[in-house]
Amino acid sequence: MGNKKTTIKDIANVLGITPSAVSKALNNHPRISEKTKNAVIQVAQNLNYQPNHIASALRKGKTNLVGVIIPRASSNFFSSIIEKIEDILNDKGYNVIITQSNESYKKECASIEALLFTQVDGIIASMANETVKLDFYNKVKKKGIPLILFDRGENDLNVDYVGIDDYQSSHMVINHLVEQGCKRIAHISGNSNARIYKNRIRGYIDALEQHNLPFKKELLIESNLRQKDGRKIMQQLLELPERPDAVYASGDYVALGALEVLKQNNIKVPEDMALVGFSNEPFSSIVTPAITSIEQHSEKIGELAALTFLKRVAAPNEEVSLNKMILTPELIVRGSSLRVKTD
Amino acid sequence: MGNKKTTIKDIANVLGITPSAVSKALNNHPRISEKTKNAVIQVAQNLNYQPNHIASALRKGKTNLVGVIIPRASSNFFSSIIEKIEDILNDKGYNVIITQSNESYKKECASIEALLFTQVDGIIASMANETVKLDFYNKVKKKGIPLILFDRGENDLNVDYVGIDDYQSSHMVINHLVEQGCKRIAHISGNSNARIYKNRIRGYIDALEQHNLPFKKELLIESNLRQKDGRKIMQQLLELPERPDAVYASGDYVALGALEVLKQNNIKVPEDMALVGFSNEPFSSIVTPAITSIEQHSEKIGELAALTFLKRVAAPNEEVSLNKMILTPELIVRGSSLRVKTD
DNA sequence: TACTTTTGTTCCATCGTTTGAACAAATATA
DNA sequence: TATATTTGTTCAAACGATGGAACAAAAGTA
Repeated sequence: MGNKKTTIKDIANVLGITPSAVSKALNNHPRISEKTKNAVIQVAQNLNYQPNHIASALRKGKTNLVGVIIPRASSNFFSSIIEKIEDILNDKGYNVIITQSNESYKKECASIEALLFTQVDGIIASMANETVKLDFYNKVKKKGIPLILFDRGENDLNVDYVGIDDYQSSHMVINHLVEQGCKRIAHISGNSNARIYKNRIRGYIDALEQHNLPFKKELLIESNLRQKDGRKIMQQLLELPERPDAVYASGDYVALGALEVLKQNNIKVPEDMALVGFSNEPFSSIVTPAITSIEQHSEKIGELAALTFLKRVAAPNEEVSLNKMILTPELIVRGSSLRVKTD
Repeated sequence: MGNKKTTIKDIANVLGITPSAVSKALNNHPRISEKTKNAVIQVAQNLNYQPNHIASALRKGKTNLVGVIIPRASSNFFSSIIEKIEDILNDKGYNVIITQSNESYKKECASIEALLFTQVDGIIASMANETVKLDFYNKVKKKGIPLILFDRGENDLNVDYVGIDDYQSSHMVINHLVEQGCKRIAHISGNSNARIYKNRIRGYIDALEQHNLPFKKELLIESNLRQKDGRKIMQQLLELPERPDAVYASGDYVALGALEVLKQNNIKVPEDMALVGFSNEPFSSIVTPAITSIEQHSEKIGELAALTFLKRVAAPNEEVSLNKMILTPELIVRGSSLRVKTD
């Protein structure tokens, strides 16, 4: 068999018309007759024609590729956001390139570089914990392609953003813990350079104040939020002269690590130590005790991010109004923090 | 500022040479003098030249994009494979497009379609549980681009494959359970159409025979391996007139579901019912009791898959020798199956 | 009938890079 | 010195699809 790929030209030859006419027929150009259009479609099918997307991208200056950068795919939060983004964008003829930064600034830069190299039509990203310098993201902005951040964003970048109200999240958690009778609430935070963790810290401190609880510096600990960080930090907390009676962790994995140490030390959860995580990862409901957590409505975040991208490509020149979309989170109360049995 | 992108032509104009010379200089063509090469690189830098990857892809018929299809990113097994694949391929100048099938045949077909449309240089995939028809994968083969399968593959496809020895895995599990004194061992399998589950079933049956244990049809149950499937099936197993005293599940999630039901029913694990999972997901070590599982060496799988791809693109015409790479798995014994305390 | 408008198509340049062939100049070989 | 080889570059044709301008034919209008 002639193993060459069929091109628009082959179709043209069969029908005795020009490639240009074929192209127009396939793109449903108004000036092409129905008769020709049908004939072209027929022949295209017969020859098993597959449009060369690369050629079209070169000519049109548009690849129909969208890059998505996430810190880790293994987190359910991110993977479900991606799923939603894919859903929506695939429908509109876009393909999604997913890359992971693994929370590393260096890897993130490499990802951006790679995506720009691939000439994606836009980037939807959540920043690595490590990332402080915004140079690479500014590079994206300078390229003039849409850049949408979610969850982990920076105000300074001045781009569209979708996320939850982190300040309020902390209030929800602290209010709940206080209701449960907790008085010395520790907070395991992420990198305080990142906006979201900064906001959660602010919320934590303000909420404590509202409840007339003192803020103790030694109960606020910054970390990388991995499971092993949780183990280490909980160890530390247990060694304090005055132990906390509750821990509000800014992630479920770090909370899980903390829980392990608590169990090892036979500390009763929630009676002796209440525990709250963040993100509502599936495992938080299956460990014992199940971990109270914050649900961030990831599908909604994914949806909004995708729709915002589409809006931007549709109207690239509406420079002014940035979209900052802030969703309201939800506290999912479970065994790890439920001291007061209400029945 | 003149917001046009710099092209090879601009560089040529500055230096008074032809675009062709510039292209060759940038590609380190041996016939271009060092002097010209340096000059070109210099000017390219000054003008902030970014090569147009699309144009080059069109001309060369190569996108330097590799598609990876996995059932779910949320499984640690798959996400760590991807991480490794990315590592290796990025190094070689490839970018990786990740897509999820969500275990759905339809979504998998759509993914393949999308990847072919994007004109990836190759596809590395693990099949969805649902997938039985191989038509779309055959389409990939017909395109002539490398196709490498891992974990979930099919012999009929006749392509490179990386995975573990599933037959042996079952032996390891059964041997271990028998050592622990189990006599009625149930097996929760995945879709028996898939090669890997078929092999595990074979291994299960043969191993039972080796130990002179009878194979009971009602103790072999096929499922989708989700957590909820585990709950349902364990419920069923408990209702049998003769309960099993051990369950070997072909996945950690399904094992977890089973464990939940066991705990609810106050059945002692491992004393009354031993439990073994598969894949060694991180959570298997953190639940109580920790679940015995099979470690599949995911990084190694990812590495081999990536290297095989590279080998194929390097020598596309070595038609004959397919690579079927079968790794030896490892049984990680934990509390859920450890009855005999050895100290 | 003469002229305008509409319709359907062809023509041709273009997107930016690559590559084999061609060619002149420089260098090596006999 | 004549001839062969090497070196450095230009030439020109791709890769496949696109879209505006041009153009002929058909249809509509006066």
